[in-house]
Amino acid sequence: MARPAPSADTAQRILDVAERLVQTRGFNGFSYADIAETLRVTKASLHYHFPSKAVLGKQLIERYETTFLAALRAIEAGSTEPREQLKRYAKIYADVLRDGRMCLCGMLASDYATLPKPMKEEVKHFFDVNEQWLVAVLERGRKAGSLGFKGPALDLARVLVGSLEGAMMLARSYGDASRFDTAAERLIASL
Amino acid sequence: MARPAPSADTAQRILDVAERLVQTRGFNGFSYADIAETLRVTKASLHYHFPSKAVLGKQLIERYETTFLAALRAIEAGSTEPREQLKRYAKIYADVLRDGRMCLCGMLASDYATLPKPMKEEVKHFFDVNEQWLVAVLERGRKAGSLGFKGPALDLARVLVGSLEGAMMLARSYGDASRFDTAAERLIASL
DNA sequence: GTCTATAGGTGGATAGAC
DNA sequence: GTCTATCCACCTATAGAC
Repeated sequence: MARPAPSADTAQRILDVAERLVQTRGFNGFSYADIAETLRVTKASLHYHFPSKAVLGKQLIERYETTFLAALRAIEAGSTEPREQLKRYAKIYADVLRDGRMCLCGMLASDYATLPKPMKEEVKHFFDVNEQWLVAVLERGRKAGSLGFKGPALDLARVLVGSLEGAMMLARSYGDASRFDTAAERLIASL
Repeated sequence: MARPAPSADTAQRILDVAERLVQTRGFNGFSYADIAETLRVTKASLHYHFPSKAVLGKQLIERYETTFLAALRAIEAGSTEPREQLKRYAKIYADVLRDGRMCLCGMLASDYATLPKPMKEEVKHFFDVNEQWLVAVLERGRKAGSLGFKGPALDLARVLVGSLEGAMMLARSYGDASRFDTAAERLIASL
């Protein structure tokens, strides 16, 4: 007790570095050696904390989803207006992109065919949670009359998630984050 | 002349196999060994036709873009109605997805950070061409009054490309191509 | 144009000392 | 919990015979 704030524990720092690597290079585009070099430890040390890359990857998604859910709760706390909530949802993506990253699960969706099965399940769960959150926001907006759209909210939620992920991917290729903003604004303005 | 149809020449068959591998596993998710095994030749033989993976990758995109452009011309020949042309544009993606693949350049956009520079330029060019084609269709539809949208057609074209790519990515993760169809229909119906 | 053989490097992962 | 040392599989790529 009353100790100076401990530096983040090693496992967390490993996850931090691995997360950024997956978000920029994909799951097949980085190695334990990359993490080891950044943290200046040996590969063997990493295997102590995460016995296999599959385990590391799974924990990466679990932590990412937890953080993401916290951001969604923060949105709910910050505004109750559905359209504003959608804008803030899109801003999560925009902030990640401006930090030079892609959505972790967007990257993993691209790598999907090569992922260990446990990671596949976690990736889908992440998107399921996103869809569910968006459905709730969309339904509230429709009932309140502040959002206008036809058909199942779930279909629209899926369009939104896919469109934001895709817009992010293209914006990065062009090195132009404003491409994402323009796309996100259009998508939300159409509701 | 009058010979039996020759089997596709070796370079083309290599490109065929490599194309499918990139479309399913990504550029970092396959190796010369994978191609060699499928075609039952040696890796050394592949290097005779494509000295490096970077060269193979670049030619892959060039051929893909050529094929894609031919499909766009076929759309123009098949219908002059802008909304119908958009539906057929989306159907190109849907057909690729039902063949168990992703868009080649969608996959490469995910791998973007790890690509050799020549491949990066080709990927962007592919998307540029897609945007330009869509802009022309959208502008015609707007002038004819059959499509309704506000703002620059280029912005909308970019939304469409990104959204279709993203929808494709998610649909594959869930192993459900109909997710793509639903998204594409919504996107086009909103115009 | 395809082969065998191999170079030279990196991948994930483990054993065992400290 | 981190290290050294190592394993073995795989990677891209090349030399040179056929």
